[in-house]
Amino acid sequence: MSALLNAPQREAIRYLDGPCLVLAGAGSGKTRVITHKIAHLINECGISPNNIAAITFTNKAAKEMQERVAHIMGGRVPGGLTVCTFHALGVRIVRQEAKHCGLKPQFSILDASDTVQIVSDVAGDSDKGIAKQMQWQISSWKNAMITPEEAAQLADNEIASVAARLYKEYERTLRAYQAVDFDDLIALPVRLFDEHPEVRERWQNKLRYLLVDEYQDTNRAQYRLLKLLSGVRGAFTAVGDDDQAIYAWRGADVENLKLLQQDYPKLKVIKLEQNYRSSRRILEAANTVIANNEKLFDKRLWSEHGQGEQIVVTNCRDAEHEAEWVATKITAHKFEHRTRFKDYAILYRGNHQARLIEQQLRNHRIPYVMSGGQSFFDKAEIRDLIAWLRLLVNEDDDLAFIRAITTPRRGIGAATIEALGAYAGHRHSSLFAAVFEEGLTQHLNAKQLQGVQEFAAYINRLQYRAPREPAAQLLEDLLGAIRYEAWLFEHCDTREAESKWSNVRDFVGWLGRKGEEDGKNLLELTQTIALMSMLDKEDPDFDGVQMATLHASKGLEFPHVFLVGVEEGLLPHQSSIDEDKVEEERRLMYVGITRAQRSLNLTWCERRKSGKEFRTCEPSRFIAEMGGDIKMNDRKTAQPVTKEEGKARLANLMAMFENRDKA
DNA sequence: ACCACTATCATTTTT
DNA sequence: TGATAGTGGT
Repeated sequence: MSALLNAPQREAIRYLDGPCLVLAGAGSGKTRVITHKIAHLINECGISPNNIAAITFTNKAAKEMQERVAHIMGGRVPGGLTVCTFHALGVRIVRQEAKHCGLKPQFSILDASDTVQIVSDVAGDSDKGIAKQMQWQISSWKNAMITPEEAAQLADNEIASVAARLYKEYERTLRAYQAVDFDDLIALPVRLFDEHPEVRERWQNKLRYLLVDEYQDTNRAQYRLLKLLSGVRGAFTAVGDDDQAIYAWRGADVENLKLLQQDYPKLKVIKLEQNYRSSRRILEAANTVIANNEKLFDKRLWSEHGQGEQIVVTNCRDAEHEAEWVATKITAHKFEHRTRFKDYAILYRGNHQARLIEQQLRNHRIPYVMSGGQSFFDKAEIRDLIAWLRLLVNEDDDLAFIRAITTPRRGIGAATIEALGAYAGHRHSSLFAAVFEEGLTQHLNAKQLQGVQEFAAYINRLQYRAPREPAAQLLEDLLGAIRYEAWLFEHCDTREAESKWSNVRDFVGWLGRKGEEDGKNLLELTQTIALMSMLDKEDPDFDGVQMATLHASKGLEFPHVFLVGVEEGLLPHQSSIDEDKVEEERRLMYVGITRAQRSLNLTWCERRKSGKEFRTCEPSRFIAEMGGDIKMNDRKTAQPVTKEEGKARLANLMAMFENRDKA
């Protein structure tokens, strides 16, 4: 085992005398360190798996971690070991300590669209853009652990104080629904541990050693949760790379790295600088680019690999040509090098850039897969069913109630729900509970009343069965009872209905498997679903070029990488330039470069359509920052259309070479 | 006045 | 691709 590890990796694994920060450069084997450290703790130190938790940010990372732990631990994840996301850990804590959080254990977990919906309801404003903005603001407050009261105090303008009032209402609504949002899954445990030392100690005792992946992505609330969980012992290993911090806009705070040093003066910092991924030329370019950033910790990647191919920068006339060039190049390169399509990745700054590339790949008959994509659980038909499950588990969940009672339509419309809602508001009860109140007869007509009561009675019957039957069985019966398939085919055209129904079948199958494999009951399944974004059905056998945004590419690697749209205004994005946020853009560039193992191709466009006009573009400053060992590939076939354009192009080119020489 | 359809235009996204 | 703004028809 130790032969597979280099000296700093071994040191990071064996160091147990206190808090440990592993600065793991791109491709330096950080997952290897975490997984081997888990094995070390269990095998060599006799620590029970029950007392170890490895925390990641994404489900995908958690899954990969589990697989790799299983791999080195003889094929199985040791029983009792926790390997999950921050939020999954949050769910576990809140569920177990529900009463301390003012919730019942069957609380609902709201997704992004639910929360926007609530904000919009609370604001009494149907403008979705406004609601989104407000929700964003509320979420950042919660991530920074700022209460509604504090937000109101801090508000220094009209808009902020309106938002603070909304925030308060929003929180009240969530509690009334017995619901939490994603941010609560971190914030509630933090508050809980702050206010209940005895509960905190219980959890500190349970999770005696913590390992945190992608530490640079933690926000304030997550930092406090870690600190509270690890206590004064500081028994944790945080693994991260400040050079790959690209989520500041979402609340991640690299300051947390500094804070770690402040809060734990005895913090052991270990750097992993040997890269196992890329050729030396690629690493050199990455190092040179990132050296332009103000550094928190100095780090320089090196590799035992060879020089490798030269990095190629190609200028294209416009985005169409760029896409076409990439497609052509991939075809030729694949033919020459007898590679597979899946050895290639095309990376870009913004999603909209993908469109033209997709088109060209199709033209060239190149198969591809796009990362990102819509979430399976976000599809309308799946959300319909989830609403039913949520309502079954938590009858106070009014959002689920409304969605379930209106799908399929059963003659209950806006008017009925409004009347019911008014009455429930008056009685301070949930919609579901209001149905059973005597006084409701005054507010609904006979037909409305009958519909509502029938619905509630059916929910009651299902609730009775829920603890006794598997979730999939329940859902199966439910589908029959509400005649969901028939409803789909009545409301959509056949193609659409078929695809929706097939999704429903997939969902039922998934629920059945999950229920059996993990032995989860309906409550746990429902709460798990809320935290799942994608049903990873990506099959590894498919041979396609990988397309991804730079953000989505973090953590991946490819033999051959094409990075497109490397222009001023796009790769350092214009708004980032305006707001003085170029360093984060540079880290994005760094992430892009370091995805490549063997070859790296950059392209930029001399003009790009913005509106109906073409805008002249300059190559990104990051190209000049990569140093001189780069091949400039002037694309001769790109003929300028006018003299002015020709001149502009030449000037750009010269400026580019000048910049390069300076650097 | 309202609704539906079309044209236009992009930061980055997980839980 | 997907959201939104603007236009045209009822």
